[in-house]
Amino acid sequence: MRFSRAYIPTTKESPKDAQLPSHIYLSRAGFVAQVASGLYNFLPLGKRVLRKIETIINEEMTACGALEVDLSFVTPAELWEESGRIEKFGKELLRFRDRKDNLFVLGPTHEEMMVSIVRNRITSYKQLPLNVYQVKTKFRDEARPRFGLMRAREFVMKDGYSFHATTEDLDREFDAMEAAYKRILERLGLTFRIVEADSGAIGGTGSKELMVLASSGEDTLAVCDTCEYGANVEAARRSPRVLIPEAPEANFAKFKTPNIKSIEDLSNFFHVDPYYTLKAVVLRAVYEEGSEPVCFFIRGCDELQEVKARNSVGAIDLVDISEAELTEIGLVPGFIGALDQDKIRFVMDNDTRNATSMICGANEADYHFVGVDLSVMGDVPFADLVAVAVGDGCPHCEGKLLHTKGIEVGHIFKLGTVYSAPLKAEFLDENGRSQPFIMGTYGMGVSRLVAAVIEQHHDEKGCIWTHATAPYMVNLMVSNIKEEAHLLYAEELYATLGKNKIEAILDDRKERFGFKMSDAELIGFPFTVIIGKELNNGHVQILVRATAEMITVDADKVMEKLAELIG
RNA sequence: CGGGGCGUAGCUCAGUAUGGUUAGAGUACUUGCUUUGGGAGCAAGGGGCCGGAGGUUCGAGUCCUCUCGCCCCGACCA
Repeated sequence: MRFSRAYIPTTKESPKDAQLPSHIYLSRAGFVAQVASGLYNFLPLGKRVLRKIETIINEEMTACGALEVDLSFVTPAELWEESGRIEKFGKELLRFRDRKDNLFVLGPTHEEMMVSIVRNRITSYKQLPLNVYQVKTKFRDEARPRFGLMRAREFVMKDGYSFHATTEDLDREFDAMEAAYKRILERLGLTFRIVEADSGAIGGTGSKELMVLASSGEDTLAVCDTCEYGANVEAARRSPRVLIPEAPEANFAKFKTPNIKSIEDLSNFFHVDPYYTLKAVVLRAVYEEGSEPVCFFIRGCDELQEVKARNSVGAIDLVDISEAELTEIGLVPGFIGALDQDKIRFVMDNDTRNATSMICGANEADYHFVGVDLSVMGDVPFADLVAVAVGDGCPHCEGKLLHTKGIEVGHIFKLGTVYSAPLKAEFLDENGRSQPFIMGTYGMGVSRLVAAVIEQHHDEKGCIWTHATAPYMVNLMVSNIKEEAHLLYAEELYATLGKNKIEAILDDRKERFGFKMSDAELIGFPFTVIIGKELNNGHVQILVRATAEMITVDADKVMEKLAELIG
């Protein structure tokens, strides 16, 4: 490509709306342009990057035996009514009617459509397993699109679906997909973690997220400093505590604790570690129909993890509750305890099971119990309710957990029969019995990956593309095109690169050195060959974008050097 | 969906509190000359329904009402 004939509208100023590096640099360097809220046009450079990522995904999927398909973007609303998701998705589904007044939606994901293409066509266990996928535009009418390509309404996603006769076979495919996704991200040159995730309302037996590590990530991850363990904080686990503070010595007793309400006050009052106090967090659990207050009991040293708490009671949402409401149901704020608790539904954290030497509220103003042995509680509901904290032990090894930020670029699920059962997508098993397909689903955000690469790889000058994602590997920058010998040299090198299948762009624009250099750095080509005054001494220079290293090379050894650098 | 902010040249923004010449700057663009290793200099140009619709007024970018769009914080995000 000749830069003079390309369409790469770079700008010195950032669009005023851009906040994130990826948004700023992808806009400034002419990869994308915003159309409306959450809608972006991909310009020539952006399209090249998108295609490179797609190609890698296609190669890895093909290697796994997955089959590419292309489903209609516009989908009949009936399918969504059948699966029951038309209500669940709510306003995120963009709906419209055709000229015959039939209702359609723009596909936000394609479980229903994928099931529909297999349903009644795959009818025997002998035809299974099957893994089909597509790389396609999706549309979700998000309440609040933001962060440029990171959270757009229209975006490109690879979505794959597998169909199995047995859960064992699903497990095998799930592992194969995890491995394939790992290879894709490795090839793209990204630093990432595969983490355990909350499978949320969709249920299923397993769900993992692929997180590209970047400080601007929207998700918080707990990762082990020693092993591979990582989990979204919504689902993170920790090993049992090893350093247990010394237990206070006290026999069971009711103790006057005037106006001592917070864990901090309580801990100071009795001079005990908060580990031995019982924290009560009351929230209103909201269900499909109705709501109720629920109390979550955890150790005073821990924090409640809302997603875990929500899952423990099967609620859609947890909302704050006022002290007045607590009083109304007969609770005493600041002195709520678990013993003889009959005013409210409650759940105990796993870590309080059989806990001894505890201090907890006496359900009476200005009184706490000390020396409580929670094993007397008997048969009460327990669940994992707490947020793992920095420094907690890894559940798999001796390491410590750290927090880091990640961008979710992929999510793989074991769906089971969540869609196949309601959609009546069934096959006959070996015994001639009709069974719903056992399904897995595997998503990867392709356009989000474009942004993720830049979030992880940029500096104050602009983009730094990895080798696999760069729109062009090499930029041949002619410092002054009026120097005919220089231009001629560049043309020859450009032709040689073409013969060697190295993608190059020839910056033959009638611009000054500084202007072209700034563009090269902003766009972020991995290598820029500077053809200028050094050529008079028989040299050119190669700027390595990632390291800012400037390498001087003999003019006739450039190909060898580039080949070595590209690797 | 709650709260806040912003819409003026392709882009980034002044100008709006207190209404009053022909609506400005920087940048980008066109032409010419000079310059040519870090976003050049000089000169001359083109470019605006001041988001839209109503209204108040002799007069509205500026005041009032309505509306549309965009951004930020939060809720939401299989």
